[in-house]
Amino acid sequence: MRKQGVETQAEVLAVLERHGKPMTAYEILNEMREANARLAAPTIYRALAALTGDGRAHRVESINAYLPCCHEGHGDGAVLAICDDCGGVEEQVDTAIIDRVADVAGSNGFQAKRHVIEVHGTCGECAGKAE
Amino acid sequence: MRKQGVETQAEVLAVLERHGKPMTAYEILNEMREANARLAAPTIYRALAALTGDGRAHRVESINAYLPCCHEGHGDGAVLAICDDCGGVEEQVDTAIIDRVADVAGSNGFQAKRHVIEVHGTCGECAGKAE
DNA sequence: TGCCGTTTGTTACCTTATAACATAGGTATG
DNA sequence: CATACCTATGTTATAAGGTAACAAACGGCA
Repeated sequence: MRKQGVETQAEVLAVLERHGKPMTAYEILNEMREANARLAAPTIYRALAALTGDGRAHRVESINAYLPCCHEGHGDGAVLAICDDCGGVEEQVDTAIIDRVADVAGSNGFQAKRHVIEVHGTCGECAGKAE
Repeated sequence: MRKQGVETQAEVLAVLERHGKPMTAYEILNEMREANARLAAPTIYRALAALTGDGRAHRVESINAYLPCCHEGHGDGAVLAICDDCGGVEEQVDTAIIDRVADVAGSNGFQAKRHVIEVHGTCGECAGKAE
Protein backbone atom coordinates (compact mmCIF):
# COMPACT_ATOMS: atom_id res chain seq x y z
CA MET A 1 0.00 0.00 0.00
CA ARG A 2 2.93 2.26 0.66
CA LYS A 3 4.31 3.18 -2.71
CA GLN A 4 1.01 3.92 -4.31
CA GLY A 5 0.94 7.49 -3.03
CA VAL A 6 3.53 8.96 -5.32
CA GLU A 7 2.09 6.91 -8.13
CA THR A 8 -1.30 8.42 -7.38
CA GLN A 9 0.24 11.88 -7.61
CA ALA A 10 1.80 11.06 -10.96
CA GLU A 11 -1.44 9.65 -12.23
CA VAL A 12 -3.45 12.67 -11.12
CA LEU A 13 -0.95 14.90 -12.87
CA ALA A 14 -1.19 12.75 -15.99
CA VAL A 15 -4.98 13.03 -15.97
CA LEU A 16 -4.72 16.81 -15.65
CA GLU A 17 -2.23 17.02 -18.48
CA ARG A 18 -4.24 14.78 -20.74
CA HIS A 19 -7.36 16.82 -20.17
CA GLY A 20 -5.86 20.19 -21.07
CA LYS A 21 -8.42 22.21 -19.15
CA PRO A 22 -8.80 22.76 -15.43
CA MET A 23 -10.56 19.91 -13.66
CA THR A 24 -12.32 19.77 -10.32
CA ALA A 25 -11.14 17.20 -7.82
CA TYR A 26 -14.27 15.16 -8.40
CA GLU A 27 -13.81 15.19 -12.18
CA ILE A 28 -10.36 13.74 -11.63
CA LEU A 29 -11.81 11.25 -9.20
CA ASN A 30 -14.50 10.11 -11.62
CA GLU A 31 -11.99 9.65 -14.40
CA MET A 32 -9.60 7.69 -12.22
CA ARG A 33 -12.37 5.55 -10.82
CA GLU A 34 -12.70 3.88 -14.19
CA ALA A 35 -9.35 2.23 -13.49
CA ASN A 36 -9.79 1.86 -9.75
CA ALA A 37 -13.35 1.82 -8.48
CA ARG A 38 -12.35 2.00 -4.82
CA LEU A 39 -10.62 5.36 -5.12
CA ALA A 40 -12.07 8.06 -2.88
CA ALA A 41 -11.97 11.83 -2.53
CA PRO A 42 -9.30 12.21 0.16
CA THR A 43 -6.80 10.31 -1.97
CA ILE A 44 -7.29 12.83 -4.73
CA TYR A 45 -7.12 15.78 -2.38
CA ARG A 46 -3.92 14.49 -0.85
CA ALA A 47 -2.34 14.04 -4.24
CA LEU A 48 -3.45 17.52 -5.23
CA ALA A 49 -2.03 18.97 -2.03
CA ALA A 50 1.33 17.40 -2.83
CA LEU A 51 1.19 18.59 -6.44
CA THR A 52 0.22 22.16 -5.61
CA GLY A 53 2.61 22.18 -2.67
CA ASP A 54 5.69 21.72 -4.80
CA GLY A 55 4.50 23.64 -7.84
CA ARG A 56 3.62 20.81 -10.17
CA ALA A 57 0.02 21.98 -10.30
CA HIS A 58 -2.02 25.06 -9.49
CA ARG A 59 -5.32 25.41 -7.80
CA VAL A 60 -7.56 27.89 -9.59
CA GLU A 61 -9.18 29.47 -6.55
CA SER A 62 -12.02 31.24 -8.26
CA ILE A 63 -13.39 28.12 -9.93
CA ASN A 64 -12.36 25.40 -7.44
CA ALA A 65 -10.36 23.57 -10.06
CA TYR A 66 -6.86 22.32 -10.67
CA LEU A 67 -4.39 22.77 -13.49
CA PRO A 68 -0.99 21.26 -14.25
CA CYS A 69 1.78 23.84 -14.08
CA CYS A 70 3.19 24.37 -17.52
CA HIS A 71 6.36 26.25 -16.61
CA GLU A 72 8.19 23.79 -14.38
CA GLY A 73 9.32 24.94 -11.06
CA HIS A 74 7.91 28.26 -10.04
CA GLY A 75 5.90 27.70 -6.91
CA ASP A 76 4.31 31.09 -7.02
CA GLY A 77 3.92 33.97 -9.42
CA ALA A 78 1.55 32.50 -11.94
CA VAL A 79 -1.07 34.68 -13.59
CA LEU A 80 -4.05 32.58 -14.60
CA ALA A 81 -6.33 33.88 -17.33
CA ILE A 82 -9.62 32.01 -17.17
CA CYS A 83 -11.92 32.05 -20.18
CA ASP A 84 -15.54 32.13 -18.98
CA ASP A 85 -16.68 30.95 -22.40
CA CYS A 86 -14.65 27.81 -23.07
CA GLY A 87 -13.36 27.17 -19.56
CA GLY A 88 -9.76 27.12 -20.65
CA VAL A 89 -6.98 28.68 -18.61
CA GLU A 90 -3.79 30.29 -19.89
CA GLU A 91 -0.87 30.49 -17.53
CA GLN A 92 1.67 33.29 -17.61
CA VAL A 93 4.54 34.00 -15.30
CA ASP A 94 5.36 37.58 -14.41
CA THR A 95 7.41 38.22 -11.33
CA ALA A 96 6.99 41.97 -11.70
CA ILE A 97 3.32 41.58 -10.85
CA ILE A 98 3.87 39.57 -7.74
CA ASP A 99 6.56 41.98 -6.59
CA ARG A 100 4.17 44.84 -7.09
CA VAL A 101 1.34 43.04 -5.30
CA ALA A 102 3.63 42.19 -2.40
CA ASP A 103 4.68 45.81 -2.35
CA VAL A 104 1.15 47.23 -2.28
CA ALA A 105 0.05 44.78 0.38
CA GLY A 106 3.26 45.42 2.31
CA SER A 107 2.53 49.10 2.81
CA ASN A 108 1.03 48.28 6.22
CA GLY A 109 3.76 45.82 7.17
CA PHE A 110 2.04 42.84 5.56
CA GLN A 111 4.43 40.01 4.75
CA ALA A 112 3.32 38.26 1.56
CA LYS A 113 3.80 34.51 1.24
CA ARG A 114 1.46 33.22 -1.43
CA HIS A 115 -0.11 35.05 -4.35
CA VAL A 116 -3.39 34.38 -6.06
CA ILE A 117 -3.63 36.25 -9.32
CA GLU A 118 -6.47 35.27 -11.61
CA VAL A 119 -8.30 37.06 -14.40
CA HIS A 120 -11.70 36.19 -15.79
CA GLY A 121 -12.66 37.16 -19.29
CA THR A 122 -12.67 35.82 -22.82
CA CYS A 123 -9.72 34.14 -24.48
CA GLY A 124 -8.52 35.25 -27.88
CA GLU A 125 -10.00 32.24 -29.61
CA CYS A 126 -13.50 32.63 -28.12
CA ALA A 127 -13.44 36.40 -28.70
CA GLY A 128 -12.66 35.69 -32.36
CA LYS A 129 -15.57 33.28 -32.72
CA ALA A 130 -18.03 35.62 -30.99
CA GLU A 131 -18.35 38.33 -33.65
CA MET B 1 -42.73 39.97 0.60
CA ARG B 2 -41.45 42.17 -2.17
CA LYS B 3 -39.46 44.93 -0.52
CA GLN B 4 -37.59 42.73 1.90
CA GLY B 5 -34.89 41.93 -0.61
CA VAL B 6 -33.05 45.21 -0.50
CA GLU B 7 -33.48 45.26 3.24
CA THR B 8 -31.87 41.84 3.39
CA GLN B 9 -28.97 43.18 1.36
CA ALA B 10 -28.54 46.11 3.72
CA GLU B 11 -28.70 43.85 6.73
CA VAL B 12 -26.10 41.44 5.30
CA LEU B 13 -23.83 44.38 4.63
CA ALA B 14 -24.39 45.65 8.17
CA VAL B 15 -23.49 42.26 9.61
CA LEU B 16 -20.31 42.18 7.53
CA GLU B 17 -19.35 45.69 8.62
CA ARG B 18 -20.06 45.00 12.26
CA HIS B 19 -17.93 41.88 12.19
CA GLY B 20 -14.82 43.50 10.75
CA LYS B 21 -13.38 40.29 9.36
CA PRO B 22 -14.38 38.23 6.35
CA MET B 23 -17.35 35.97 6.97
CA THR B 24 -18.55 32.91 5.15
CA ALA B 25 -22.09 32.91 3.84
CA TYR B 26 -23.13 30.46 6.54
CA GLU B 27 -21.60 32.57 9.30
CA ILE B 28 -23.73 35.45 8.09
CA LEU B 29 -26.72 33.15 7.91
CA ASN B 30 -26.26 31.89 11.46
CA GLU B 31 -25.93 35.39 12.80
CA MET B 32 -29.01 36.61 10.98
CA ARG B 33 -31.03 33.59 12.00
CA GLU B 34 -31.02 34.87 15.54
CA ALA B 35 -33.36 37.60 14.36
CA ASN B 36 -35.21 35.53 11.77
CA ALA B 37 -35.16 31.79 12.26
CA ARG B 38 -36.73 31.03 8.88
CA LEU B 39 -33.91 32.58 6.88
CA ALA B 40 -32.20 30.19 4.48
CA ALA B 41 -29.00 30.00 2.46
CA PRO B 42 -30.28 31.17 -0.94
CA THR B 43 -31.50 34.43 0.59
CA ILE B 44 -27.98 35.13 1.82
CA TYR B 45 -26.40 34.13 -1.47
CA ARG B 46 -28.76 36.35 -3.41
CA ALA B 47 -27.99 39.29 -1.18
CA LEU B 48 -24.27 38.59 -1.52
CA ALA B 49 -24.57 38.37 -5.29
CA ALA B 50 -26.22 41.78 -5.35
CA LEU B 51 -23.61 43.25 -2.99
CA THR B 52 -20.61 41.86 -4.86
CA GLY B 53 -22.26 42.67 -8.19
CA ASP B 54 -22.31 46.38 -7.57
CA GLY B 55 -19.10 46.62 -5.57
CA ARG B 56 -20.49 47.01 -2.07
CA ALA B 57 -18.77 43.81 -0.99
CA HIS B 58 -16.02 41.51 -2.20
CA ARG B 59 -15.83 37.78 -2.30
CA VAL B 60 -12.48 36.50 -1.09
CA GLU B 61 -12.09 33.62 -3.51
CA SER B 62 -9.27 31.80 -1.79
CA ILE B 63 -11.11 31.46 1.53
CA ASN B 64 -14.75 31.35 0.39
CA ALA B 65 -15.63 34.40 2.42
CA TYR B 66 -17.12 37.84 2.00
CA LEU B 67 -15.95 41.28 2.98
CA PRO B 68 -17.57 44.72 2.83
CA CYS B 69 -15.82 47.01 0.38
CA CYS B 70 -14.16 49.82 2.26
CA HIS B 71 -13.43 52.14 -0.65
CA GLU B 72 -16.88 52.86 -2.05
CA GLY B 73 -17.45 52.31 -5.66
CA HIS B 74 -14.65 50.47 -7.37
CA GLY B 75 -16.14 47.31 -8.75
CA ASP B 76 -12.81 45.78 -9.55
CA GLY B 77 -9.17 46.40 -8.83
CA ALA B 78 -8.99 45.51 -5.18
CA VAL B 79 -5.91 43.83 -3.78
CA LEU B 80 -6.82 41.73 -0.76
CA ALA B 81 -4.12 40.89 1.75
CA ILE B 82 -5.26 37.97 3.86
CA CYS B 83 -3.55 37.28 7.17
CA ASP B 84 -3.34 33.52 7.70
CA ASP B 85 -2.76 34.10 11.42
CA CYS B 86 -5.63 36.34 12.50
CA GLY B 87 -7.92 35.90 9.51
CA GLY B 88 -8.12 39.63 8.88
CA VAL B 89 -8.11 41.10 5.39
CA GLU B 90 -6.69 44.45 4.33
CA GLU B 91 -8.02 45.97 1.15
CA GLN B 92 -5.92 48.16 -1.13
CA VAL B 93 -6.77 49.62 -4.48
CA ASP B 94 -4.12 49.80 -7.15
CA THR B 95 -5.21 50.19 -10.73
CA ALA B 96 -1.62 49.84 -11.97
CA ILE B 97 -1.70 46.20 -10.91
CA ILE B 98 -4.91 45.37 -12.66
CA ASP B 99 -3.71 47.12 -15.80
CA ARG B 100 -0.53 45.11 -15.69
CA VAL B 101 -2.40 41.86 -15.07
CA ALA B 102 -4.78 42.60 -17.92
CA ASP B 103 -1.76 43.35 -20.07
CA VAL B 104 0.08 40.13 -19.28
CA ALA B 105 -3.02 38.04 -19.78
CA GLY B 106 -3.84 39.99 -22.93
CA SER B 107 -0.64 38.97 -24.69
CA ASN B 108 -2.54 36.10 -26.35
CA GLY B 109 -5.60 38.19 -27.14
CA PHE B 110 -7.27 37.54 -23.81
CA GLN B 111 -9.89 40.14 -22.88
CA ALA B 112 -9.90 40.69 -19.13
CA LYS B 113 -13.18 41.40 -17.36
CA ARG B 114 -12.79 40.59 -13.69
CA HIS B 115 -9.64 40.45 -11.58
CA VAL B 116 -8.94 38.33 -8.56
CA ILE B 117 -5.85 39.54 -6.75
CA GLU B 118 -5.25 38.09 -3.32
CA VAL B 119 -2.16 37.68 -1.18
CA HIS B 120 -1.76 35.33 1.74
CA GLY B 121 0.75 36.02 4.46
CA THR B 122 1.05 37.66 7.83
CA CYS B 123 -0.28 41.10 8.66
CA GLY B 124 1.96 43.67 10.32
CA GLU B 125 0.26 43.25 13.66
CA CYS B 126 0.60 39.44 13.78
CA ALA B 127 4.18 39.63 12.49
CA GLY B 128 4.96 42.00 15.37
CA LYS B 129 3.45 39.66 17.96
CA ALA B 130 5.24 36.61 16.57
CA GLU B 131 8.82 37.43 17.60
C1' DT C 1 -61.27 43.38 -8.94
C1' DG C 2 -58.74 39.92 -11.00
C1' DC C 3 -54.93 38.55 -13.75
C1' DC C 4 -49.89 38.68 -14.74
C1' DG C 5 -45.06 39.33 -14.16
C1' DT C 6 -41.46 39.86 -11.00
C1' DT C 7 -39.17 39.34 -6.67
C1' DT C 8 -38.53 36.82 -2.55
C1' DG C 9 -38.91 32.68 0.36
C1' DT C 10 -38.33 27.72 0.89
C1' DT C 11 -37.19 22.98 0.13
C1' DA C 12 -34.26 19.88 -1.30
C1' DC C 13 -30.24 18.68 -3.21
C1' DC C 14 -25.57 18.83 -5.30
C1' DT C 15 -20.66 19.82 -5.11
C1' DT C 16 -16.46 20.54 -2.64
C1' DA C 17 -13.58 19.35 1.12
C1' DT C 18 -11.83 17.15 5.30
C1' DA C 19 -11.75 14.78 10.03
C1' DA C 20 -11.08 10.58 11.92
C1' DC C 21 -10.33 6.02 11.88
C1' DA C 22 -8.52 1.49 9.57
C1' DT C 23 -4.94 -0.84 7.29
C1' DA C 24 -0.71 -2.01 5.13
C1' DG C 25 4.22 -1.61 4.45
C1' DG C 26 8.80 -0.56 5.74
C1' DT C 27 12.31 -0.63 9.28
C1' DA C 28 14.89 -1.19 13.42
C1' DT C 29 15.86 -4.08 17.23
C1' DG C 30 16.66 -7.93 19.66
C1' DC D 1 14.03 -14.14 11.59
C1' DA D 2 10.23 -12.41 14.40
C1' DT D 3 7.86 -8.65 15.92
C1' DA D 4 6.65 -4.27 17.38
C1' DC D 5 6.44 0.35 15.95
C1' DC D 6 6.09 4.25 12.91
C1' DT D 7 4.49 6.35 8.84
C1' DA D 8 2.02 6.63 4.54
C1' DT D 9 -2.16 5.39 2.37
C1' DG D 10 -7.02 3.89 2.00
C1' DT D 11 -11.82 4.33 3.61
C1' DT D 12 -15.95 5.90 5.77
C1' DA D 13 -18.67 9.31 7.07
C1' DT D 14 -19.84 13.94 7.44
C1' DA D 15 -19.10 18.97 7.37
C1' DA D 16 -19.11 23.17 4.63
C1' DG D 17 -20.33 25.77 0.62
C1' DG D 18 -23.54 26.65 -3.02
C1' DT D 19 -27.64 26.46 -6.15
C1' DA D 20 -31.78 24.57 -8.95
C1' DA D 21 -36.38 24.55 -8.90
C1' DC D 22 -40.62 25.26 -7.11
C1' DA D 23 -44.08 28.14 -4.05
C1' DA D 24 -45.89 32.28 -2.42
C1' DA D 25 -46.53 37.12 -2.09
C1' DC D 26 -46.60 41.69 -3.80
C1' DG D 27 -47.37 45.48 -7.13
C1' DG D 28 -48.96 47.02 -11.60
C1' DC D 29 -52.32 47.21 -15.00
C1' DA D 30 -56.48 46.06 -17.80
